[in-house]
Amino acid sequence: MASVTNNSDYSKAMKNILFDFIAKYISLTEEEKNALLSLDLFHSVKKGTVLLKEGQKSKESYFVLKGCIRTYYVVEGEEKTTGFYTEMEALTPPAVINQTPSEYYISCNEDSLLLISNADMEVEVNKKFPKFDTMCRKFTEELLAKQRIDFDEFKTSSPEQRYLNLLQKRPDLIQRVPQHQLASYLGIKPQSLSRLRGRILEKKN
Amino acid sequence: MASVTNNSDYSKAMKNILFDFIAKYISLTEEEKNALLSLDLFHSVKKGTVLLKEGQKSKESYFVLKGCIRTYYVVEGEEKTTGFYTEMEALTPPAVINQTPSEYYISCNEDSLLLISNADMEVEVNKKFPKFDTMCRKFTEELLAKQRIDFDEFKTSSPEQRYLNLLQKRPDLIQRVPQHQLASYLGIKPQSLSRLRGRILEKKN
DNA sequence: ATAGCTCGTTCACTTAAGTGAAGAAATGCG
DNA sequence: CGCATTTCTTCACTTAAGTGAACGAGCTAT
Repeated sequence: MASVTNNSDYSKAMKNILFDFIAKYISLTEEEKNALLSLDLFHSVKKGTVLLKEGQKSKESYFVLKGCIRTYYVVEGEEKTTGFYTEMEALTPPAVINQTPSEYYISCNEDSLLLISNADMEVEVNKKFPKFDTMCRKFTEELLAKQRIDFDEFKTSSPEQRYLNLLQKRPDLIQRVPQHQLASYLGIKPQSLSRLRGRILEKKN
Repeated sequence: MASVTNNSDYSKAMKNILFDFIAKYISLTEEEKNALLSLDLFHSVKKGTVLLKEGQKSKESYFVLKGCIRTYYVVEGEEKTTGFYTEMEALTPPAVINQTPSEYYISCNEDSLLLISNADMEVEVNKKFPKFDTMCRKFTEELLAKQRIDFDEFKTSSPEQRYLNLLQKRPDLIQRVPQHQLASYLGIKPQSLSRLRGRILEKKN
Protein backbone atom coordinates (compact mmCIF):
# COMPACT_ATOMS: atom_id res chain seq x y z
CA MET A 1 0.00 0.00 0.00
CA ALA A 2 2.15 2.83 -1.34
CA SER A 3 1.62 6.50 -0.60
CA VAL A 4 1.20 8.62 -3.72
CA THR A 5 2.81 12.04 -3.69
CA ASN A 6 4.11 12.71 -7.20
CA ASN A 7 2.64 15.33 -9.52
CA SER A 8 2.08 13.35 -12.70
CA ASP A 9 -0.93 14.04 -14.92
CA TYR A 10 -2.53 10.94 -13.44
CA SER A 11 -2.10 12.26 -9.93
CA LYS A 12 -3.59 15.61 -10.96
CA ALA A 13 -6.58 13.86 -12.53
CA MET A 14 -7.20 12.00 -9.29
CA LYS A 15 -7.09 15.20 -7.27
CA ASN A 16 -9.65 16.73 -9.60
CA ILE A 17 -11.92 13.74 -9.13
CA LEU A 18 -11.76 14.38 -5.40
CA PHE A 19 -12.42 18.11 -5.63
CA ASP A 20 -15.25 17.68 -8.12
CA PHE A 21 -16.81 15.25 -5.71
CA ILE A 22 -16.50 17.61 -2.75
CA ALA A 23 -17.89 20.48 -4.86
CA LYS A 24 -21.22 18.63 -4.93
CA TYR A 25 -21.57 19.34 -1.20
CA ILE A 26 -19.56 22.44 -0.25
CA SER A 27 -17.23 24.92 -1.96
CA LEU A 28 -13.57 24.98 -0.92
CA THR A 29 -11.05 27.81 -0.89
CA GLU A 30 -7.52 27.16 -2.20
CA GLU A 31 -6.31 27.19 1.38
CA GLU A 32 -8.73 24.45 2.29
CA LYS A 33 -7.79 22.41 -0.76
CA ASN A 34 -4.13 22.61 0.14
CA ALA A 35 -4.87 21.64 3.71
CA LEU A 36 -6.58 18.53 2.38
CA LEU A 37 -3.74 17.65 0.03
CA SER A 38 -1.16 18.02 2.79
CA LEU A 39 -2.78 15.15 4.69
CA ASP A 40 -1.23 12.35 2.62
CA LEU A 41 -4.56 10.73 1.85
CA PHE A 42 -3.72 9.19 -1.52
CA HIS A 43 -2.66 5.55 -1.54
CA SER A 44 -2.20 3.09 -4.32
CA VAL A 45 -3.19 -0.44 -3.30
CA LYS A 46 -2.46 -3.74 -5.06
CA LYS A 47 -5.17 -6.26 -5.94
CA GLY A 48 -5.60 -8.80 -3.19
CA THR A 49 -4.46 -6.53 -0.36
CA VAL A 50 -6.59 -7.00 2.75
CA LEU A 51 -7.34 -3.56 4.20
CA LEU A 52 -9.27 -4.70 7.26
CA LYS A 53 -9.60 -8.11 8.92
CA GLU A 54 -12.37 -9.54 11.04
CA GLY A 55 -11.67 -8.81 14.70
CA GLN A 56 -9.45 -5.79 13.98
CA LYS A 57 -10.18 -2.34 15.30
CA SER A 58 -9.81 0.47 12.82
CA LYS A 59 -10.11 4.20 12.37
CA GLU A 60 -9.77 4.21 8.60
CA SER A 61 -12.34 5.30 6.04
CA TYR A 62 -11.92 4.65 2.32
CA PHE A 63 -12.85 6.60 -0.75
CA VAL A 64 -12.27 4.92 -4.10
CA LEU A 65 -10.76 7.16 -6.78
CA LYS A 66 -10.04 4.25 -9.10
CA GLY A 67 -10.49 0.50 -8.77
CA CYS A 68 -12.73 -1.65 -6.58
CA ILE A 69 -12.78 -2.77 -2.95
CA ARG A 70 -15.03 -5.40 -1.47
CA THR A 71 -16.49 -6.15 1.96
CA TYR A 72 -17.12 -9.74 2.99
CA TYR A 73 -17.85 -11.87 6.02
CA VAL A 74 -16.39 -15.31 6.57
CA VAL A 75 -19.15 -17.58 7.88
CA GLU A 76 -18.21 -21.20 8.50
CA GLY A 77 -15.21 -20.89 6.22
CA GLU A 78 -17.28 -19.37 3.43
CA GLU A 79 -16.94 -15.85 2.08
CA LYS A 80 -20.17 -13.83 2.02
CA THR A 81 -19.70 -10.74 -0.10
CA THR A 82 -21.94 -7.87 0.97
CA GLY A 83 -20.58 -4.86 -0.87
CA PHE A 84 -18.51 -3.54 -3.73
CA TYR A 85 -17.17 0.01 -3.73
CA THR A 86 -15.93 1.49 -7.00
CA GLU A 87 -15.08 4.91 -8.42
CA MET A 88 -16.54 7.79 -6.34
CA GLU A 89 -17.86 5.55 -3.60
CA ALA A 90 -16.94 5.76 0.07
CA LEU A 91 -16.88 3.26 2.89
CA THR A 92 -16.61 3.87 6.61
CA PRO A 93 -16.84 0.47 8.31
CA PRO A 94 -19.28 0.19 11.22
CA ALA A 95 -16.23 -0.83 13.29
CA VAL A 96 -14.93 2.75 12.93
CA ILE A 97 -18.24 4.36 13.92
CA ASN A 98 -18.80 2.11 16.90
CA GLN A 99 -15.14 1.59 17.82
CA THR A 100 -15.67 -2.15 17.98
CA PRO A 101 -13.72 -5.01 16.34
CA SER A 102 -14.73 -5.41 12.72
CA GLU A 103 -17.20 -8.15 11.82
CA TYR A 104 -15.99 -8.32 8.26
CA TYR A 105 -13.06 -8.13 5.90
CA ILE A 106 -12.27 -5.45 3.36
CA SER A 107 -10.05 -6.37 0.49
CA CYS A 108 -8.89 -4.81 -2.70
CA ASN A 109 -10.49 -6.45 -5.74
CA GLU A 110 -8.36 -4.63 -8.35
CA ASP A 111 -5.23 -2.52 -8.30
CA SER A 112 -6.77 0.66 -6.89
CA LEU A 113 -6.15 4.24 -5.95
CA LEU A 114 -7.80 5.10 -2.65
CA LEU A 115 -8.18 7.97 -0.28
CA ILE A 116 -7.60 6.63 3.19
CA SER A 117 -8.55 8.91 6.05
CA ASN A 118 -8.22 8.48 9.77
CA ALA A 119 -11.04 9.24 12.24
CA ASP A 120 -8.74 11.22 14.57
CA MET A 121 -7.45 13.22 11.65
CA GLU A 122 -11.02 13.97 10.59
CA VAL A 123 -11.81 15.36 14.00
CA GLU A 124 -8.82 17.73 13.62
CA VAL A 125 -9.85 18.84 10.15
CA ASN A 126 -13.46 19.35 11.19
CA LYS A 127 -12.28 21.54 14.05
CA LYS A 128 -10.24 23.71 11.70
CA PHE A 129 -12.84 23.77 8.92
CA PRO A 130 -16.34 23.35 10.34
CA LYS A 131 -17.59 23.18 6.76
CA PHE A 132 -16.44 19.58 6.67
CA ASP A 133 -18.84 18.63 9.42
CA THR A 134 -21.68 19.86 7.26
CA MET A 135 -20.32 18.07 4.21
CA CYS A 136 -19.98 14.82 6.12
CA ARG A 137 -23.49 15.13 7.44
CA LYS A 138 -24.96 15.73 3.99
CA PHE A 139 -22.92 12.98 2.46
CA THR A 140 -23.84 10.50 5.17
CA GLU A 141 -27.52 11.37 4.92
CA GLU A 142 -27.38 10.81 1.18
CA LEU A 143 -25.62 7.48 1.66
CA LEU A 144 -28.18 6.42 4.22
CA ALA A 145 -31.03 7.23 1.85
CA LYS A 146 -29.34 5.35 -1.01
CA GLN A 147 -28.56 2.40 1.20
CA ARG A 148 -32.13 2.20 2.40
CA ILE A 149 -33.46 2.18 -1.15
CA ASP A 150 -31.00 -0.59 -2.06
CA PHE A 151 -32.10 -2.60 0.94
CA ASP A 152 -35.75 -2.10 0.07
CA GLU A 153 -35.15 -3.24 -3.48
CA PHE A 154 -33.32 -6.30 -2.28
CA LYS A 155 -36.09 -7.24 0.11
CA THR A 156 -38.89 -6.79 -2.38
CA SER A 157 -37.37 -8.76 -5.24
CA SER A 158 -36.37 -12.30 -6.19
CA PRO A 159 -32.77 -13.30 -6.97
CA GLU A 160 -33.56 -13.14 -10.69
CA GLN A 161 -35.03 -9.63 -10.37
CA ARG A 162 -32.01 -8.60 -8.32
CA TYR A 163 -29.67 -9.79 -11.05
CA LEU A 164 -31.64 -7.98 -13.75
CA ASN A 165 -31.69 -4.89 -11.56
CA LEU A 166 -27.93 -5.03 -11.15
CA LEU A 167 -27.57 -5.49 -14.89
CA GLN A 168 -29.40 -2.16 -15.28
CA LYS A 169 -27.77 -0.16 -12.51
CA ARG A 170 -24.27 -1.54 -12.22
CA PRO A 171 -23.46 -3.34 -15.50
CA ASP A 172 -19.78 -2.68 -14.79
CA LEU A 173 -19.88 -4.88 -11.68
CA ILE A 174 -21.04 -7.89 -13.66
CA GLN A 175 -18.04 -7.46 -15.93
CA ARG A 176 -15.33 -6.69 -13.43
CA VAL A 177 -16.25 -8.94 -10.51
CA PRO A 178 -15.91 -12.77 -10.26
CA GLN A 179 -19.22 -14.66 -10.52
CA HIS A 180 -18.95 -16.36 -7.14
CA GLN A 181 -18.56 -12.97 -5.44
CA LEU A 182 -21.52 -11.62 -7.40
CA ALA A 183 -23.60 -14.63 -6.40
CA SER A 184 -23.14 -14.11 -2.69
CA TYR A 185 -23.72 -10.38 -3.21
CA LEU A 186 -27.10 -11.36 -4.69
CA GLY A 187 -27.76 -13.66 -1.75
CA ILE A 188 -27.47 -16.95 -3.66
CA LYS A 189 -24.94 -19.71 -4.50
CA PRO A 190 -22.72 -19.55 -7.60
CA GLN A 191 -24.54 -22.56 -9.09
CA SER A 192 -27.85 -20.74 -8.76
CA LEU A 193 -26.47 -17.64 -10.41
CA SER A 194 -25.20 -19.76 -13.27
CA ARG A 195 -28.59 -21.42 -13.71
CA LEU A 196 -30.45 -18.14 -13.36
CA ARG A 197 -28.37 -16.57 -16.11
CA GLY A 198 -29.11 -19.51 -18.39
CA ARG A 199 -32.82 -19.09 -17.68
CA ILE A 200 -32.69 -15.42 -18.63
CA LEU A 201 -30.88 -16.18 -21.89
CA GLU A 202 -33.51 -18.77 -22.82
CA LYS A 203 -36.31 -16.28 -22.20
CA LYS A 204 -34.69 -13.75 -24.52
CA ASN A 205 -34.80 -16.25 -27.41
CA MET B 1 -52.86 14.11 13.89
CA ALA B 2 -53.25 16.28 16.97
CA SER B 3 -50.59 18.58 18.33
CA VAL B 4 -49.68 17.85 21.95
CA THR B 5 -48.99 20.82 24.21
CA ASN B 6 -50.36 20.00 27.64
CA ASN B 7 -48.19 19.41 30.69
CA SER B 8 -49.54 16.12 32.01
CA ASP B 9 -47.21 13.55 33.58
CA TYR B 10 -47.40 11.63 30.31
CA SER B 11 -46.25 14.63 28.35
CA LYS B 12 -43.36 15.17 30.76
CA ALA B 13 -42.33 11.54 30.43
CA MET B 14 -42.24 11.91 26.65
CA LYS B 15 -40.05 15.01 26.87
CA ASN B 16 -37.65 13.12 29.09
CA ILE B 17 -37.45 10.30 26.56
CA LEU B 18 -36.44 12.89 23.97
CA PHE B 19 -33.84 14.59 26.15
CA ASP B 20 -32.37 11.30 27.34
CA PHE B 21 -32.00 10.32 23.73
CA ILE B 22 -30.28 13.56 22.77
CA ALA B 23 -27.99 13.28 25.79
CA LYS B 24 -26.41 10.23 24.15
CA TYR B 25 -24.95 12.54 21.49
CA ILE B 26 -24.58 16.06 22.90
CA SER B 27 -25.39 17.92 26.13
CA LEU B 28 -28.03 20.64 26.06
CA THR B 29 -28.42 23.79 28.14
CA GLU B 30 -31.86 24.70 29.53
CA GLU B 31 -32.07 27.42 26.92
CA GLU B 32 -31.51 24.92 24.13
CA LYS B 33 -34.05 22.52 25.61
CA ASN B 34 -36.66 25.27 25.74
CA ALA B 35 -35.89 26.29 22.18
CA LEU B 36 -36.58 22.70 21.11
CA LEU B 37 -39.82 22.49 23.06
CA SER B 38 -41.08 25.74 21.56
CA LEU B 39 -41.06 24.17 18.10
CA ASP B 40 -44.32 22.26 18.49
CA LEU B 41 -42.76 18.94 17.52
CA PHE B 42 -45.01 16.62 19.51
CA HIS B 43 -47.93 15.06 17.68
CA SER B 44 -50.27 12.27 18.61
CA VAL B 45 -51.27 10.15 15.61
CA LYS B 46 -54.11 7.63 15.31
CA LYS B 47 -53.54 4.08 14.07
CA GLY B 48 -54.06 3.84 10.33
CA THR B 49 -53.12 7.44 9.57
CA VAL B 50 -51.07 7.67 6.39
CA LEU B 51 -48.20 10.11 7.02
CA LEU B 52 -46.70 10.03 3.53
CA LYS B 53 -48.05 8.73 0.22
CA GLU B 54 -46.22 7.44 -2.83
CA GLY B 55 -45.60 10.33 -5.21
CA GLN B 56 -45.77 13.00 -2.50
CA LYS B 57 -42.96 15.40 -1.75
CA SER B 58 -42.16 15.90 1.89
CA LYS B 59 -39.89 17.71 4.30
CA GLU B 60 -40.93 15.81 7.40
CA SER B 61 -38.81 13.56 9.57
CA TYR B 62 -40.27 11.35 12.27
CA PHE B 63 -39.05 10.26 15.65
CA VAL B 64 -41.15 7.70 17.50
CA LEU B 65 -41.65 8.43 21.20
CA LYS B 66 -44.36 5.81 21.57
CA GLY B 67 -46.06 3.48 19.11
CA CYS B 68 -45.04 2.15 15.71
CA ILE B 69 -44.91 3.48 12.18
CA ARG B 70 -44.30 1.43 9.04
CA THR B 71 -42.87 2.05 5.58
CA TYR B 72 -44.22 0.11 2.61
CA TYR B 73 -44.24 0.10 -1.16
CA VAL B 74 -47.25 -0.83 -3.25
CA VAL B 75 -46.09 -3.04 -6.11
CA GLU B 76 -48.78 -4.35 -8.45
CA GLY B 77 -51.44 -3.69 -5.85
CA GLU B 78 -49.52 -5.53 -3.16
CA GLU B 79 -48.03 -3.96 -0.03
CA LYS B 80 -44.33 -4.65 0.50
CA THR B 81 -43.36 -3.68 4.04
CA THR B 82 -39.72 -2.66 4.36
CA GLY B 83 -39.45 -1.10 7.76
CA PHE B 84 -40.92 -0.71 11.22
CA TYR B 85 -39.97 2.18 13.50
CA THR B 86 -40.79 1.95 17.19
CA GLU B 87 -39.80 3.70 20.42
CA MET B 88 -36.59 5.75 20.09
CA GLU B 89 -36.24 5.17 16.36
CA ALA B 90 -36.11 7.87 13.72
CA LEU B 91 -37.00 7.98 10.04
CA THR B 92 -36.10 10.58 7.47
CA PRO B 93 -37.52 9.36 4.13
CA PRO B 94 -35.13 9.40 1.15
CA ALA B 95 -37.70 11.69 -0.48
CA VAL B 96 -36.77 14.39 2.07
CA ILE B 97 -33.02 13.99 1.54
CA ASN B 98 -33.24 14.00 -2.24
CA GLN B 99 -36.25 16.32 -2.54
CA THR B 100 -37.95 13.85 -4.88
CA PRO B 101 -41.46 12.36 -4.78
CA SER B 102 -41.63 9.50 -2.30
CA GLU B 103 -41.43 5.94 -3.60
CA TYR B 104 -43.20 4.55 -0.61
CA TYR B 105 -45.92 5.03 1.98
CA ILE B 106 -45.53 5.68 5.67
CA SER B 107 -48.40 4.79 7.90
CA CYS B 108 -49.10 4.63 11.55
CA ASN B 109 -49.39 1.02 12.77
CA GLU B 110 -50.58 1.88 16.30
CA ASP B 111 -51.86 4.96 18.06
CA SER B 112 -48.53 6.76 18.41
CA LEU B 113 -46.79 9.79 19.81
CA LEU B 114 -44.32 11.20 17.31
CA LEU B 115 -41.90 14.03 16.95
CA ILE B 116 -42.40 15.50 13.53
CA SER B 117 -39.76 17.91 12.34
CA ASN B 118 -39.47 19.92 9.16
CA ALA B 119 -36.30 20.12 7.07
CA ASP B 120 -36.52 23.93 6.77
CA MET B 121 -36.98 24.24 10.49
CA GLU B 122 -33.95 22.04 11.08
CA VAL B 123 -31.81 24.33 8.98
CA GLU B 124 -32.92 27.20 11.21
CA VAL B 125 -32.20 25.36 14.43
CA ASN B 126 -28.82 24.19 13.17
CA LYS B 127 -27.90 27.75 12.36
CA LYS B 128 -28.79 28.89 15.86
CA PHE B 129 -27.28 25.88 17.60
CA PRO B 130 -24.41 24.41 15.55
CA LYS B 131 -24.26 21.59 18.07
CA PHE B 132 -27.25 20.08 16.35
CA ASP B 133 -25.33 19.65 13.13
CA THR B 134 -22.80 17.56 14.99
CA MET B 135 -25.52 15.55 16.70
CA CYS B 136 -27.28 14.89 13.40
CA ARG B 137 -24.03 13.78 11.81
CA LYS B 138 -23.22 11.36 14.61
CA PHE B 139 -26.74 10.04 14.69
CA THR B 140 -26.86 9.55 10.94
CA GLU B 141 -23.48 7.82 10.89
CA GLU B 142 -24.66 5.49 13.59
CA LEU B 143 -27.88 4.78 11.68
CA LEU B 144 -25.92 4.11 8.51
CA ALA B 145 -23.67 1.64 10.32
CA LYS B 146 -26.66 -0.11 11.89
CA GLN B 147 -28.52 -0.19 8.60
CA ARG B 148 -25.55 -1.70 6.82
CA ILE B 149 -25.24 -4.45 9.40
CA ASP B 150 -28.96 -5.20 9.07
CA PHE B 151 -28.64 -5.37 5.32
CA ASP B 152 -25.62 -7.66 5.56
CA GLU B 153 -27.46 -9.97 7.94
CA PHE B 154 -30.44 -10.07 5.60
CA LYS B 155 -28.30 -10.92 2.60
CA THR B 156 -26.32 -13.62 4.30
CA SER B 157 -29.23 -15.52 5.80
CA SER B 158 -32.25 -17.58 4.80
CA PRO B 159 -35.84 -16.55 5.57
CA GLU B 160 -35.87 -18.97 8.50
CA GLN B 161 -32.65 -17.55 9.93
CA ARG B 162 -34.03 -14.05 9.45
CA TYR B 163 -37.13 -14.93 11.43
CA LEU B 164 -35.08 -16.49 14.24
CA ASN B 165 -32.82 -13.46 14.20
CA LEU B 166 -35.81 -11.15 14.53
CA LEU B 167 -37.13 -13.29 17.36
CA GLN B 168 -33.85 -12.58 19.18
CA LYS B 169 -33.43 -8.91 18.38
CA ARG B 170 -36.96 -7.55 18.07
CA PRO B 171 -39.28 -9.99 19.84
CA ASP B 172 -41.69 -7.09 20.37
CA LEU B 173 -42.23 -6.72 16.60
CA ILE B 174 -43.43 -10.31 16.28
CA GLN B 175 -46.04 -9.60 18.93
CA ARG B 176 -47.23 -6.17 17.89
CA VAL B 177 -47.19 -6.43 14.09
CA PRO B 178 -49.59 -8.39 11.80
CA GLN B 179 -48.09 -11.57 10.30
CA HIS B 180 -48.57 -10.54 6.69
CA GLN B 181 -46.62 -7.33 7.30
CA LEU B 182 -43.89 -9.31 9.05
CA ALA B 183 -43.75 -11.75 6.16
CA SER B 184 -43.06 -9.14 3.55
CA TYR B 185 -40.58 -7.51 5.95
CA LEU B 186 -38.76 -10.86 5.93
CA GLY B 187 -38.95 -10.98 2.14
CA ILE B 188 -41.45 -13.85 1.90
CA LYS B 189 -45.20 -14.52 1.53
CA PRO B 190 -47.52 -14.87 4.54
CA GLN B 191 -48.08 -18.55 3.71
CA SER B 192 -44.35 -19.19 3.82
CA LEU B 193 -44.02 -17.46 7.16
CA SER B 194 -46.83 -19.57 8.53
CA ARG B 195 -45.18 -22.78 7.30
CA LEU B 196 -41.75 -21.68 8.49
CA ARG B 197 -43.07 -21.07 11.99
CA GLY B 198 -44.65 -24.50 12.02
CA ARG B 199 -41.30 -26.00 10.98
CA ILE B 200 -39.51 -24.23 13.83
CA LEU B 201 -42.07 -25.44 16.39
CA GLU B 202 -41.66 -29.05 15.19
CA LYS B 203 -37.89 -28.82 15.55
CA LYS B 204 -38.23 -27.66 19.15
CA ASN B 205 -40.19 -30.82 20.08
C1' DA C 1 5.70 -28.24 -19.64
C1' DT C 2 2.79 -29.92 -16.16
C1' DA C 3 0.78 -30.39 -11.75
C1' DG C 4 -2.16 -27.98 -8.84
C1' DC C 5 -5.72 -24.23 -8.17
C1' DT C 6 -9.48 -21.49 -8.80
C1' DC C 7 -13.45 -20.61 -11.31
C1' DG C 8 -17.54 -21.31 -13.85
C1' DT C 9 -20.84 -24.51 -15.49
C1' DT C 10 -23.76 -28.60 -15.60
C1' DC C 11 -26.36 -32.51 -13.59
C1' DA C 12 -29.35 -35.15 -10.40
C1' DC C 13 -31.52 -34.77 -6.27
C1' DT C 14 -33.37 -32.33 -2.02
C1' DT C 15 -35.47 -28.64 0.26
C1' DA C 16 -37.96 -24.56 0.69
C1' DA C 17 -40.51 -20.73 -1.20
C1' DG C 18 -44.36 -19.17 -4.57
C1' DT C 19 -49.22 -19.86 -6.04
C1' DG C 20 -54.11 -20.50 -5.84
C1' DA C 21 -57.82 -22.07 -3.26
C1' DA C 22 -60.40 -22.94 0.83
C1' DG C 23 -61.74 -22.50 5.42
C1' DA C 24 -61.30 -20.96 10.34
C1' DA C 25 -60.45 -17.18 13.49
C1' DA C 26 -60.24 -12.47 14.63
C1' DT C 27 -61.51 -7.78 13.79
C1' DG C 28 -64.17 -3.91 12.44
C1' DC C 29 -68.45 -1.63 11.52
C1' DG C 30 -73.21 -0.54 11.02
C1' DC D 1 -75.48 -8.01 18.00
C1' DG D 2 -74.41 -10.02 13.57
C1' DC D 3 -72.60 -9.31 8.98
C1' DA D 4 -68.58 -8.37 6.27
C1' DT D 5 -63.81 -8.00 5.89
C1' DT D 6 -59.33 -8.96 7.05
C1' DT D 7 -56.04 -12.05 8.73
C1' DC D 8 -54.04 -16.43 9.48
C1' DT D 9 -53.44 -21.14 8.51
C1' DT D 10 -53.59 -25.37 5.77
C1' DC D 11 -53.30 -28.05 1.51
C1' DA D 12 -51.82 -29.60 -3.09
C1' DC D 13 -49.03 -28.34 -6.65
C1' DT D 14 -45.31 -25.59 -9.14
C1' DT D 15 -41.06 -23.31 -9.34
C1' DA D 16 -36.64 -22.06 -7.92
C1' DA D 17 -32.79 -22.26 -4.80
C1' DG D 18 -29.45 -25.39 -2.01
C1' DT D 19 -26.32 -29.42 -2.14
C1' DG D 20 -22.77 -32.48 -3.62
C1' DA D 21 -20.34 -34.14 -7.35
C1' DA D 22 -18.05 -33.91 -11.66
C1' DC D 23 -15.79 -31.72 -15.56
C1' DG D 24 -13.32 -28.44 -18.44
C1' DA D 25 -11.02 -23.88 -19.00
C1' DG D 26 -7.79 -20.80 -17.54
C1' DC D 27 -3.91 -19.33 -14.24
C1' DT D 28 0.08 -19.92 -11.45
C1' DA D 29 4.11 -21.64 -9.78
C1' DT D 30 7.60 -24.96 -9.67
